[in-house]
Amino acid sequence: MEKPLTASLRQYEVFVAIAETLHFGQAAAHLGVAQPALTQQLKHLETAFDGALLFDRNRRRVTLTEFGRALLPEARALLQQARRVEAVAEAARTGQRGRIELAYVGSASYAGILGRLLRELRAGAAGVNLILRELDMDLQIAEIVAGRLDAGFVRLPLSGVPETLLTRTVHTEDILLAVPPDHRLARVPSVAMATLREENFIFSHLGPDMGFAACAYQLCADAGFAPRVAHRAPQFTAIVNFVSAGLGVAFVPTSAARMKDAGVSFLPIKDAKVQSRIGLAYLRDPSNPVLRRLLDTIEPES
Amino acid sequence: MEKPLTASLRQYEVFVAIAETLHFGQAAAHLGVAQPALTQQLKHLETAFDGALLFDRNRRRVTLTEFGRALLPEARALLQQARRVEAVAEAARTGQRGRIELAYVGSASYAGILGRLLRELRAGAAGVNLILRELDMDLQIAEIVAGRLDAGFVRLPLSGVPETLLTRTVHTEDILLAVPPDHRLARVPSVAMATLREENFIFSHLGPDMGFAACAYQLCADAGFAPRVAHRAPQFTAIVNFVSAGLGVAFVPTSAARMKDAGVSFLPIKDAKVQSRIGLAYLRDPSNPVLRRLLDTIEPES
DNA sequence: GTCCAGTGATCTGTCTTGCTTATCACCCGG
DNA sequence: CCGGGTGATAAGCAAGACAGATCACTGGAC
Repeated sequence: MEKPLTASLRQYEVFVAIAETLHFGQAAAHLGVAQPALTQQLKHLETAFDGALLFDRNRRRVTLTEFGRALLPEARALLQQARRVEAVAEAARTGQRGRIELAYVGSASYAGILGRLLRELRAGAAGVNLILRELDMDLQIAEIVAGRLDAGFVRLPLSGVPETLLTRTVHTEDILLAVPPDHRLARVPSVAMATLREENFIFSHLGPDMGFAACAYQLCADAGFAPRVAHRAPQFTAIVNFVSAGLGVAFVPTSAARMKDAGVSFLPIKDAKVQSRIGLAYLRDPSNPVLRRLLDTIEPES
Repeated sequence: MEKPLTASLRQYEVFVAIAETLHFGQAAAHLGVAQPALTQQLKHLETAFDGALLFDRNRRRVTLTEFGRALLPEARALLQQARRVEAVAEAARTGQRGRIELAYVGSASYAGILGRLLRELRAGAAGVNLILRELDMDLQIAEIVAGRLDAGFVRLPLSGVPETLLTRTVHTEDILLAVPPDHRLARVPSVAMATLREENFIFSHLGPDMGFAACAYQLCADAGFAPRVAHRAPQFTAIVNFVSAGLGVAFVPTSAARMKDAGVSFLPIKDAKVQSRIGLAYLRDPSNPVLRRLLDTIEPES
């Protein structure tokens, strides 16, 4: 057990104020209190130091003693640190400083949204310690619910998640149809959903009610058919590879169309009524101020 | 006017104690208070930060919030600085830290006493800022009385100085007689005062009642004669030079006999009853703790 | 489910602290 | 010698800190 501290911040504050003006009355005005308070506080401080005087008070002139002179820089440093703590507290409270742990699904990294958002997050908040990692959607949800992850970027929608898990859309993009080089649609400028009824589709592994797959199924449902799923693959890179190999066609988000892979064509869909949305998933009433600040930089939607 | 500090050291102390144990009861025991006090103080601290919580208290487990985690290192630094201030205060109070301004007469530097005393002063007190300069005795006294000098090494005795000026002997040495090479006494091993009645003497500038000159006059008076002063010189180096030139003989302290100058002989005086003393002169009840500490290292004499 | 041990929050009364106002004591310049 | 300026002192009051007792909630044992 360390020995208890014997003097208070207030006492050092008084000491430094008097040392700066060498005048009790002016120092009192500066601190916004009456003069007797200073006499008392200073006396308390001196008592804390075994009665060693900090000032020579000659009734007419106040001067620092050698003891006071030795103490002054340390006392100043203490006050400065005290102010610093409060400044840091303010920054931490408003999320301009602190730590946040985020994750993102692989396909979110194509969209360029990550860089933009995180740049915004750090704008004027250099003290933010950001831990970012790629993680699949289902694992993200588990980590967030368990409190081990602050938030994650996922493909919406979610389903079967606790009510306390909220999402907010941060990016929306069109869905394209990826077709192999030798496919009958490879050269057309765009395609209508109705013409795809008989195609073999490559879908992601995720179930039909979550993420990008849910949008893809919705597209087909809107067109009045259920897609024939010929293959499944975990990521869009794999899906596009499969398409390139001629195993079928696939829906992909616009951002995934950057991979001009072995002659795969990416066709706009004329009558698509749904888009793919990337959202940030997080627990309701987040306590992490950095996360709150991040949410504030996003328009409050969904 | 800086904005006032909103939180006290005590509150940070409580915060850090709880953060270290993550247990209110144990932290309270550690601080030597009852548990409710911690709840209160912590709440006050949180209120000071706009109500932002520092801990999640789940009744069963106490964990730092992200806000608390961000604040903890700064709060620790603050407490460390507070402890440092008190340590510095203790060191300054006991004279192990601080500033002291000393002076010495030229002849004190021969005696080697300066180095020894000041080495003792700095032993275990590396924080002492020592300002040292050579200064004539009369100027030293003026500076000390005016409060511009803490203390000075002079040749005793003093006279005609304020009662508040005290001295303490730090070194005592025999007085020798310096004689020119071609003097009738140049070859004798020692000399008796009675044989010097008719000599021409070289004395220092200072009056007959202060410093080394007072001792020299006393020697002669003890032998029953008043010295015939042929010349005066300000320092012992000059006096020995005069002796070397054959202008007369002179009394010098042993330490000044180091200058084996052009064949001057330094003879012990058989029946000398006085010695020359170097003393530290200072104002009574010194407020400078470093000076007090210096005085403590000297046996309280004179 | 029921109970129990553990733990933080709350309540209350007491003592301490910090501040204010009023006044005193002292120094110094005219 | 007197008056302005300044720090110290005194008294009173409001706020704060703390102890002790108690409450309220959690989570594990069975």
